[in-house]
Amino acid sequence: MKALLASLLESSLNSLQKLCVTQCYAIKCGYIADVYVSNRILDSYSKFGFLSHAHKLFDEMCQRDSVSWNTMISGYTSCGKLEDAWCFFKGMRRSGSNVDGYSFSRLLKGIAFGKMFDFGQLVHGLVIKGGYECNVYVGSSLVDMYAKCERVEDAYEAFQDISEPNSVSWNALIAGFVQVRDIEMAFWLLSSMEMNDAMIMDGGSFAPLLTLLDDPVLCNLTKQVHAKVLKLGLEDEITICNAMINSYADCGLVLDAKRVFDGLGGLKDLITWNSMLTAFSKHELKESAFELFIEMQRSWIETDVYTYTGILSACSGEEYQIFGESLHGLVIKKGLEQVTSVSNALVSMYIQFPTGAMKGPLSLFESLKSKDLVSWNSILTGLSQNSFSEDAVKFFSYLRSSNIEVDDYAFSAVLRSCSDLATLQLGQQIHALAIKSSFESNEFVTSSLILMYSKCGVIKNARKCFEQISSKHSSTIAWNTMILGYAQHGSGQVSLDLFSQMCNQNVKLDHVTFTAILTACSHTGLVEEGLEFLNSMEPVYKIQPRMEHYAAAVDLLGRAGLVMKAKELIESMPLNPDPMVLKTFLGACRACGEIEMATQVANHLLEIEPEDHFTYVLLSHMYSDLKKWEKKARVKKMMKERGVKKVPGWSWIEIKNKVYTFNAEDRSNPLCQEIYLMIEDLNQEMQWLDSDNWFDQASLLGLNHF
DNA sequence: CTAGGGTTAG
Repeated sequence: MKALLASLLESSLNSLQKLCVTQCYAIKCGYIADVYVSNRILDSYSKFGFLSHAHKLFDEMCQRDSVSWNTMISGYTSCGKLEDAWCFFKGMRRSGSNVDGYSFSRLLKGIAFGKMFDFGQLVHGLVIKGGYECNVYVGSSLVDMYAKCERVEDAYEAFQDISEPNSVSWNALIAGFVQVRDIEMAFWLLSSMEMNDAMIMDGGSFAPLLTLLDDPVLCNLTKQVHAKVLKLGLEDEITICNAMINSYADCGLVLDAKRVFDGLGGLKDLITWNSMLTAFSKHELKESAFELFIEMQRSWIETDVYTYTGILSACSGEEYQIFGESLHGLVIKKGLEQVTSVSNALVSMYIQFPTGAMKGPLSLFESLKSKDLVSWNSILTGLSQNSFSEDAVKFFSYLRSSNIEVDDYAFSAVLRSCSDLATLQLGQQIHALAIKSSFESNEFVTSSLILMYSKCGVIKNARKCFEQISSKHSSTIAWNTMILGYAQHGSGQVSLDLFSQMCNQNVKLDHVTFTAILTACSHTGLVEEGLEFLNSMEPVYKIQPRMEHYAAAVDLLGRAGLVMKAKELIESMPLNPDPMVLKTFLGACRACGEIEMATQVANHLLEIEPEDHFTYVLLSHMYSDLKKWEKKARVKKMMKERGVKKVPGWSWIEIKNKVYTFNAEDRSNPLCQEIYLMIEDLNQEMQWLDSDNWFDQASLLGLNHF
């Protein structure tokens, strides 16, 4: 009989047909009355998710034992239908079949998956009533359930109730503390487990723990765990290796990640490949990511949604646009375009291409049937990043009016648009909303708030937001934004003070910190200090200077009139100066009246960036200053021939919910006479200030640090 | 027929 069933189950028919045939055969031969036979068919139905068939068979069975009931409970919990599972659980008790350890562990697994803490407590009560709390299977399920609900104390109590906990119980408990990011407790449990000779440690003990080691400051810990893993001979445990690849990558040690990857040889599974792929993508090692992706194709490694989200996130920047588009084709071919995560990855890829229009991303987004929070936020971020600021604000209010969840990402993005719009009232309204939704202390939201208030000229409020951050030692971006805010307000000394506080409090510095601090020096004329910062970046702070740092330093020297020093700096740069550096230098040449050098640099710039209006406009102004009208006319003509247009600068001010825009010499406003009179008054006042010495100026402006 | 563990997009 067993042989018959086995051969039927192995037939070449697809599984549902196979099971139906098996069932018919069993009925025909009268085997169906055998509980063992029925249970086996029942189990197959529920394993493949054919629950209506299972249910029907269950109803038709003339005899049911606890295995039959438990099978039904498993079937329903494993597809998330907890209510149905619960009905069977209750039915089981009513029918006189005793619920047992199997029933509880299955039910609890479903509860853990759904993180239904209250339900879990109720079942825990029943477990105690039935006397199962010391059963290692039930107990471990309880630990897991509380762990998944992030109730680690309850998990710990449940763990202590188990009479003889095994490694699964330990692992479930460790995973619980990992889930709430309690590194210390997780490590303490791991070492307690290690001291317990009866416990065999495996992937389940180490892999979850490694997911916590995701920051460069923890890289030594990662290495130590790696050493321990080798010592225990667990280097072939695939889950550990996969987690290790991710840890090393998140700690910034991609090469170590690659070493683990290579060390696996033929033991690699799909998660291994995906993890390595994502590691390369995260570190902008696009070529390596593509090589790996192609190797996967060549070696006939199956690909899945993770593979595509991984490789799609490697496609940033102009030169990868063509690859990104090809991958989009592949995604369509594989039928993955409607998978939310893949579509989200496509959207975020498209929004950062230099041709950054929102048309493509928006149509992708609109055709996506199941949108999640990331989908909405990606579009919002896209609008914000591509300077569609008004649309970003509109989109944000649409989200709110449609009752779509608005989270910290959304707040951060829309506040950035408020900064770009420099509309204080709107920014304040959104600030109020952020407070109401308790996102105001989030690092990213706070930074956007600081930026918004700085841009709107209310540096005091920016400072207030900054002061309210709970864990200042870990929020580099908030410090950077605050330093930059003061720098742009001309309070360079405050920026420098913040910088030393940052160092004293061991806040992590990054390349943006130095851009901010160099800007501060340049806006305050602190030449020596600025150069000192630039020169110490690499040797002292271990941060490689980037193009923007050199640009800032050139600006610093240019503003101080040290154009030759700026030239020397550019010549000594280890990188080839990019257009930004050259444009800054050009500005410095003009300001210092270095016509020859300006002309040279300008000619070079006109060659490499003929479409940018900056160089033409600057040359034109310079020739005006020098009254060289012919040369000015030549520049204007060149612009016209090449179709380059000057982008006029606009200013705007928000008064009582209305935004007034104007540009230079604008007389279109009906109140323009009054406005110009006021400007004259202000000018006079400024001249009066100018006649005093600068100490008095500083004190009038409230800059007491001078 | 029971329990734990590794990869994704903003």
